[in-house]
Amino acid sequence: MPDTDSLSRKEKILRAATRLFAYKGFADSSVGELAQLSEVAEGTIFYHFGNKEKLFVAVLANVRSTVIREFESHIAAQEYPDGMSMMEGTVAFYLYLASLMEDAFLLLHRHYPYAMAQDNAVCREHLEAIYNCLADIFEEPIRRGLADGTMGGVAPRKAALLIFTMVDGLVRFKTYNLYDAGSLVGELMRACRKILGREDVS
Amino acid sequence: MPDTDSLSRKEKILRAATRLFAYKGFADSSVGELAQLSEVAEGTIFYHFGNKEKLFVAVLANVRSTVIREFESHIAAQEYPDGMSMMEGTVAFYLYLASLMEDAFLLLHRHYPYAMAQDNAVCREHLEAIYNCLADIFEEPIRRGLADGTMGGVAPRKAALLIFTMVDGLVRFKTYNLYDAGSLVGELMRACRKILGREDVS
DNA sequence: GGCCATACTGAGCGATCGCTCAGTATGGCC
DNA sequence: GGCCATACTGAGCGATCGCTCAGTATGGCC
Repeated sequence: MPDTDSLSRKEKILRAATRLFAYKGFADSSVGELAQLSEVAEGTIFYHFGNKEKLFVAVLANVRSTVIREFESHIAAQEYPDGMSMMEGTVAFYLYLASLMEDAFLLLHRHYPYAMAQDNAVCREHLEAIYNCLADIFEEPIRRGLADGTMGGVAPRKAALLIFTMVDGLVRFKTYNLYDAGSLVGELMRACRKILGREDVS
Repeated sequence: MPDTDSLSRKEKILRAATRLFAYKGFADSSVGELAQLSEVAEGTIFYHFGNKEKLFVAVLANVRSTVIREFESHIAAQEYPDGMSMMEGTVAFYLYLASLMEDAFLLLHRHYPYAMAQDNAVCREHLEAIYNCLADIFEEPIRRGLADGTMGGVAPRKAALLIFTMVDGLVRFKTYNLYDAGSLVGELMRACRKILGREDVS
């Protein structure tokens, strides 16, 4: 049975692991609990993934490919008249994706992946790929906006990082339920336009 | 010996715990390791703090009072000509404080305090107090700026939260060494001014 | 000096955890 | 039918962890 059944079990483990690692963290998630959630024996997890750390790296690899695929298909599908409206579309899509892939974003907002990355090269590579993708996503509209004149007076990469961290902060507010994040979206869009817009008044 | 010696031991534990919890997280920090770092017997930790969770709440209470004290003494010490320059001073002070209290900010950037807050009321209260303080810190300059005319066209609380999350994101970049955060400070200040400044061009 | 509260110690407990390993089931190939 | 690779199982191991508890040291009060 090396076909659908094996794939299905491996995938079941991977999906449950993403959830568990996101909500409980790495140290607080036990392989025994994951086995129960995945409805497989504990040994099956070690058979497929070797050990707990390799399992987490597999989860991260999965997050990486999903995030990158989603943004690429979004870019391919949309057409924007200018850089500024492309930025607005990108911000909106980021917020949409964060609620769609809640588990994955919660995982990326935790600290242990970055701690693990310090002595796990594969882990580090996945994280860097994800964050480079996210920074690029926000940089592209700025480059276009500077070219078509809808934006002005900003350094593309730096402004992209600031906007990214502001948008991502809003996602974090939503996750933690610290503030009513939904009511901030309008103000966020206005802030983006102001940061990137041409300042005709010095 | 209920005086300096006991205080010194309790404080030694508290300081080492802040560090350990910040860098390793709650689950990955063992009481045995903390005892070694604090140079006390394991039993001493339980004698003073009861259990591991109560110890963490004590750490958080300490962070809370320190953060609030620092910001209050900063406000009392500084005088600003207008709201906009007060905001610049506040942002700079936040960045300064984050590097001064690196352990505490790393702790607050982790996820487990907020997870613990879900069923620990005291923990939740400390976190809410800290974040209300931080939001207020950024809101005050905006209220002043709107009054004295150096700012315009923003909702004070919402704009405060957005600026806070942007500044805090920069601190996070620094912690994770993902990007060169230092080179972003200039762009950050420019973004703040643009977000808050009056838009004479619609 | 006797007494007690406070501070502190470290051996040892029960529980949990990551992981191993001997054994089983099964589908495909000769 | 015999054989082997692959998938999977679950009992059980060594290690670690949070926490307890009986015991010790000491400073202050009568």
